[in-house]
This record gives sequence, structure tokens and C-alpha cells, in this order.
Amino acid sequence: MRNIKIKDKCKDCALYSDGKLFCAQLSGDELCELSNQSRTLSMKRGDTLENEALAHWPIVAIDSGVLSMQHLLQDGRKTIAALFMRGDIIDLRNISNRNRGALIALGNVDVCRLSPKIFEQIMGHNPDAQKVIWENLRDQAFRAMDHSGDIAKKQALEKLASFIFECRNRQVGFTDGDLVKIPVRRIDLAEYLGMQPETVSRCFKDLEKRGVLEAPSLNALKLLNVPMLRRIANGDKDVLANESRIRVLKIA
Amino acid sequence: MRNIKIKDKCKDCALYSDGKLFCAQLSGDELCELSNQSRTLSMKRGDTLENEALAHWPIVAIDSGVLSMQHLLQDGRKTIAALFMRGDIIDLRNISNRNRGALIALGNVDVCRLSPKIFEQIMGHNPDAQKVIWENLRDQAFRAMDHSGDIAKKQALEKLASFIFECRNRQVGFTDGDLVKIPVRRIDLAEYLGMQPETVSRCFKDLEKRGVLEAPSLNALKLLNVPMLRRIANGDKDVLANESRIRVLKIA
DNA sequence: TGGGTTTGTTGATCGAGATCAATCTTTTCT
DNA sequence: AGAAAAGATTGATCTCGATCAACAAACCCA
Repeated sequence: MRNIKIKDKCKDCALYSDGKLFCAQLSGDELCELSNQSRTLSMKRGDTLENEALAHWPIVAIDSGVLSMQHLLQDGRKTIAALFMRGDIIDLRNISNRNRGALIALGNVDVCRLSPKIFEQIMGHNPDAQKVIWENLRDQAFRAMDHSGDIAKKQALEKLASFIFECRNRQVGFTDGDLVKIPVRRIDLAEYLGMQPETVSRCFKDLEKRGVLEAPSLNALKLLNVPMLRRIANGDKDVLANESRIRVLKIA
Repeated sequence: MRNIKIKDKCKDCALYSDGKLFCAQLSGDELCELSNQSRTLSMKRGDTLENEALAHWPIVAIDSGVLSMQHLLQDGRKTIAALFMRGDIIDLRNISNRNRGALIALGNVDVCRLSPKIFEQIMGHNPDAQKVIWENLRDQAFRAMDHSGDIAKKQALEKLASFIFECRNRQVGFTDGDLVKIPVRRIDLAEYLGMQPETVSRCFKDLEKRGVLEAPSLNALKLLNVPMLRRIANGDKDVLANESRIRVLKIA
């Protein structure tokens, strides 16, 4: 009876139905307990997880959609410091004092606010769950470091190329294919990469002109020349030299 | 007898002698086992932890000094994606395939390469140690995200101000004082913040001119106006407006 | 102790991308 | 469905910080 109720709540959630994710590692009892003590939440674009809510529910698991961590500067400039997606678990316990950003949905997002108590119990007793959660946090950390490296010195075109690979690596049915879904809007993409939407638009156009990809819609790309995109992402200036040579000829 | 040998090896290491860090959480037996199976290493500026070495010793704990994670672009541009210091534990298990950066010492660094087997055992059985290590990784993740936010949209002066606060927060005897140690060289600082050494130099001079701080040496700062530094770090343009007003007057 | 190398500073110029402005497209809401 | 709002694109101009160059200082290492 009780198990049936839990199944209703969790059976469609990625965290349970995807064998690689957290809830799939739990025993029946653990899942039951965690499910009962946790709360799901559907968010839509612009919705924010407020600090007061996070004080009681500091652990947030993403079922679907894209949640962003945003930093706001005094004069209104905004940056997206991180993107959280399906399977990510955000643990904000005891860091309310820090200068942390706000968690804002970039579209429709389904999250589950996990009970810290049960979460901690599971962490202590279930090695499989512990491993999954540890690797997820490690991914978050290294992804953030990679991202720092990307935006620190790379040029606009190179940043965009890196971002396309980040999307390809993170997408669910990653089949090494040439179709990449861009799960965020241009304006969010710009804020994540530390550039202006205008520049993002120009860079996509540039990549199309170079024959590297096609953009049939705003949230889908077809990669036509993955090696070249890779070289652009890695800061290979020879790939880009082509155009400047043309420019020199025109001037001469 | 065995315990005495271990003490010789570990007794001066921060990870053991600082009660908040990892090895201080271990029981005598655990410490003994971990110590026997682990290897210390002294690095000096420029030394790199090579991939082959990391394959066998993928878990690195920092005793003292500053270790950097560096990304290198094809054309020689370099960025420092993260800084690791005293107490940080870097877990690189199973991510050799990723486009990860190289771990390079920025000065004299003492590290301990922990045995993955014993580390995992301790993770599974010692809740205190587990908690310390979990919070350390979480710090690394959120610090990297903060850093991404900083370098994405902030101006040079604002980035430097943020970095000064990062140093203040991380320094060991953090007493909320006005003395901040800068543990890296200007050139590394520039690479971490995604700017040029020239710009770093100019920004320090600018902050001195504004009376925000004094720089008696290259690796020490005395803060004279912490609130203003904070406002600069937070992107408050009113603080900076002062100078442009002067410029307008000069032009007029 | 002194010469050589790396690092840091200062000044002058240039360019990638920000900003501003106008228009077009997509999404959202009633 | 249709109006209104939000987002995306395109073009023109401007600015901050990169780049180049030259020098000064600090740090090695014999």
C-alpha cells in the first residue's frame, strides 16, 4: 500500500528510473523513507529557490530541466555561474553565509527537495549511493573548473565551441552523434559564457559560415565538422587564420 | 614502534595536526594504515604531477603550498582553472579521459598521495572523515562556481578585488584582519583571473591610488578600506565613478 | 658576489567584443 | 487566436584591456 504510493511519486523521476542516478541505488526501505520525507517541486522559467526555502530544504535533486546558479552584481550585471541538469544533486547545507548565488530555473524544471536527515543516513550506510553522489559532486567541481578555464582566456568563438561540446557531453542519450541540443536560451548562454547575446548570435553565424555546423532552430545544432569545432574550442588559431587571410587579400 | 614511525612522517603535516582536516579524523589504526600505503612528495615551482603518476596515485592531499590546475590552449595561452591549498584533497579517480588540466606547483608544495584503496575504506567507515572530505569537495565546487561568476562579467579591477577576498577567506589564521597574504605570483594571479600581468599591475596601483590598500611587498597587502573593496568586488559602479568625474572635469 | 634569467612595471597603440539602436522573431498569456 | 512581452538578430560605434616594447627589479645559481 505504502510502496504503491511511493511508486506513483517516484516512478517517472529520472533519479529513480535511470539506473545510474541516485535513487536507483536505494533499497526499497530507503527509497520509501526518502520519498516520504522529501518534496517535489515544479518550477518554470524565472522561478527562484528562495533562501528561506533552502534553509529547510538545502538539498535539491534535479529530475528534468535546467537550473542555474546566478550571481547578481550591484549594477544589474548578471552571470550564470553553473548549470544543473538531470541527475545533479545540489547540497547547500551550511553555506548560507557564503556569497552564494541564487538558484533560478531557466525553463520548466522538476526538482525534488531531499530530506537532509534521510540523505545523510543513506550517505552513511549505502556505499553505492555514496559513490554516485560523490562522483556527481566531483563532476560538478571539475565541470566548474573547466568552465573557469574556458571563460578566462578564450575568445568568444572558442568559448561557444567549448560550450557546444559541454552540451554534447551532458546530453542524455549521448551517442557521439552530430546532433546537439542546446538546452538554454541564447540570453542564458551568453550569461553563462560571460558574453553578450549579440556576440553569441554573431558567433553562431560565424560557425555556420565556416561550415562547422547548421542551426536549424534555436535549440538544436547539427555538427558538420566536429574536428574543426574541436580545434576551435582548443584555441587553434590556424583554423581561424583562414578568414584573416581573406581579409588581407581584400585589403591588398 | 610502528606508531612512532608514522608519527615521524605525519606529525608535522597539516592534514593531521589541524583538527579540522582529514587525517585528524582518523583512528590510530586508520592513520597507520593510510600512512603506510601513502607517499609524500615535495614539489617546487613548475613541477607537474604527470598523468602516469596520477594513474597510480589519483588522490592528492595538499599539506602546504599552492598547487594549480592549468589548462593549456593550442597556441600557448594558459589559464589557471583552480588553486588548491592546505587541506584540499583532489580526487582524480576515473577522470583521466576527460579534458582535465595539469596539476602544477606554483611554489614549494608538499603533497601526500593517498592510497585509493585505504581512502575508500575510510570513506565507507568513518563518518567524521567522510564529512570533512565531503565538505572539502563541496568547497572546491562552489569556489570554482564563484570564480566562474567572477571572471565571466566582472571588470579587471572588480576581479582583483574579488580575488583579494578569496585570499582573505582562505588564509589559515583568518582573523578578519586587514593583512592579506597573496600566496601566488602576479603572473599566476593574472592567469587565474583571465587577465594580463600588466593589467594586474595597473589594477593594484589603481587600488593603492584610491586608498583602498597598501602593497608593502609582492605577496602581502594591507587593506585600508575593506567596505570600499567589497563594493568594488560586488560591481558597484558608484565607487568607481569618482575618477571618471575627475576625468570629465579635466576635459572640460 | 655577480651575471643571467625570470618576473614585474610603465607607457603607447590597437582590436575584440561591449554597447547602443532598430528591427524581427518567438514565446507567453488572456 | 491575437496582443503583448521577451528574446534574437543585425548594423554602427566606442571602450576596456590586450598587445607590443622597453626597462626595472627580484630571484636563481654557479
